[in-house]
Amino acid sequence: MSDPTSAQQSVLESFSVDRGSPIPLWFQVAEHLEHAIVSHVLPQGAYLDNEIAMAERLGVSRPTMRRAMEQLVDRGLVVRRRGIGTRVVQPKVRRPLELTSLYDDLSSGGQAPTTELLRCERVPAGPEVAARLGLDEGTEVVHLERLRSARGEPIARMTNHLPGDVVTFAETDLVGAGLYELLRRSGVRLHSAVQTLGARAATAAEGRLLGEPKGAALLTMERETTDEQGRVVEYASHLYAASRYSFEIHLVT
Amino acid sequence: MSDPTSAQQSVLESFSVDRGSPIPLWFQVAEHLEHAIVSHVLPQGAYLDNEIAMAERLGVSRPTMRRAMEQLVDRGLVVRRRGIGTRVVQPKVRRPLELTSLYDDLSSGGQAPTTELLRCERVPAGPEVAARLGLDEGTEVVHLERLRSARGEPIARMTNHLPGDVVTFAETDLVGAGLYELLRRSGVRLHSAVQTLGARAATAAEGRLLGEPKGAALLTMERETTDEQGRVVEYASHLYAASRYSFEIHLVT
DNA sequence: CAGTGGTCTAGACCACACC
DNA sequence: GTGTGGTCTAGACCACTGT
Repeated sequence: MSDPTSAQQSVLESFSVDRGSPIPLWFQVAEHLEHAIVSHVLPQGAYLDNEIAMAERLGVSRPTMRRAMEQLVDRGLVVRRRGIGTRVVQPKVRRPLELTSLYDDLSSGGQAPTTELLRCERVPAGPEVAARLGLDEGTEVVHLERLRSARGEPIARMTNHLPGDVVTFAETDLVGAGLYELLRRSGVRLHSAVQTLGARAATAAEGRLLGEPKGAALLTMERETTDEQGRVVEYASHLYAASRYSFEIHLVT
Repeated sequence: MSDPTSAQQSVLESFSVDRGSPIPLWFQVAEHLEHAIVSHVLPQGAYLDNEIAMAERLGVSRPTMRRAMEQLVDRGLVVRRRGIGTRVVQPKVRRPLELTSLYDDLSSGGQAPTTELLRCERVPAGPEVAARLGLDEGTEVVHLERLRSARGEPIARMTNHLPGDVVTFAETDLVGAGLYELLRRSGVRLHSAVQTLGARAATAAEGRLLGEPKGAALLTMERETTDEQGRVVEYASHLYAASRYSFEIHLVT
């Protein structure tokens, strides 16, 4: 039962779609196959049956089966080649570095980060902020500064500017949830973002705040976030203690 | 002729698909609409006709038209909402998140990069490199070190390790092209990568090489690149002069 | 050659948003 | 209601791969 062929048959035969569910059939199929792949029931390099056979076995049409396969291709879980077939590509698991990312801290340590609100006020936009947000100078904006910590140690100083009229949430909410979650709740539909990652030395004040010596290397991140109407709804300028934080980025193709 | 409705009509009526071409119909349609959007013929916020009408006007079936629209959604150029319609979202930036090399970034930015090969030799893998590449310790690997400059100033020291058997190109090629381009030419089909971005202070030697004082903030990037067979084909550990280089990352939704 | 994925068609029904 | 996009079907032909 450990060879790819029989493993695949059991994967498909012990499953059937739920036509009463509001979840699309193609999504049900894709999710089931994804579970089979990430749980190694379908091993690295295994060939799947052709899509017509799979569609028949699951009782769906070929286009529906194709839609599911396209989902797996997009997620990077299979590779398809015309005339050859469909092959499983096991996603790589990341070996931890000396520097662990905040994501790792959260998932392995299970410790929620804490946020301290340093500043939250409505001010007229200066030239830099106005240009970033695409507003006229002097327009009212919300200026946030927060200090984020994990395991009792400071990780990042986060500075955000938002147009005054998009912020409808209570300011105290910021301690308990992420900014993006609050924007979504306010009805803002996020569309895209541009982030710039750099590095520079810490000033004395920044060092004190982040628990680093003056001149220590800091990671910097600037971000402009745009909503579906094409309006810039956030300009962020963050500072990370590089000795305790790094960014992990996953790319496909 | 400058209101959205008539602009769209002229966009569609002055175009017809080429059924003799090997290029898929849905791709021809998507490309045509994309050009109309990025050239602002279809302005920000304009509503497109419904997909049935557009399909008729172009003489394709609705599924084919849908495939084209899905492409535009994936590229972030339109937003669709059931019961409402399809709306144009002018992209703020045009570069999708992709697997690029520093060489490609710089040359597309018009800053003719130069590369100096500091080191290129076949050596047995040490413990760290062997673990990263998923090889046994002592397996032969290629060890590269290059110094990349733009406009006559050093930008990055790039250190790469590759399994000895994937490197089929001439070592001198590395001066004229990016490593990824050479891998592709060698028949390696890249699949995905994990990158970790951090920062640290420069040692004296690193500072001399990159034209920075000792202790200056440097950007670090480590990357493991995987091919379609799931093999790690590259482990990179790069060092960037943060005063002259930063990473730009584009995210959609 | 036979088998694979890639493309395309012409219908159909549904869920949702607005009037 | 009416109109929109979202899903699904049952076929068809083609291009590519390996034998």
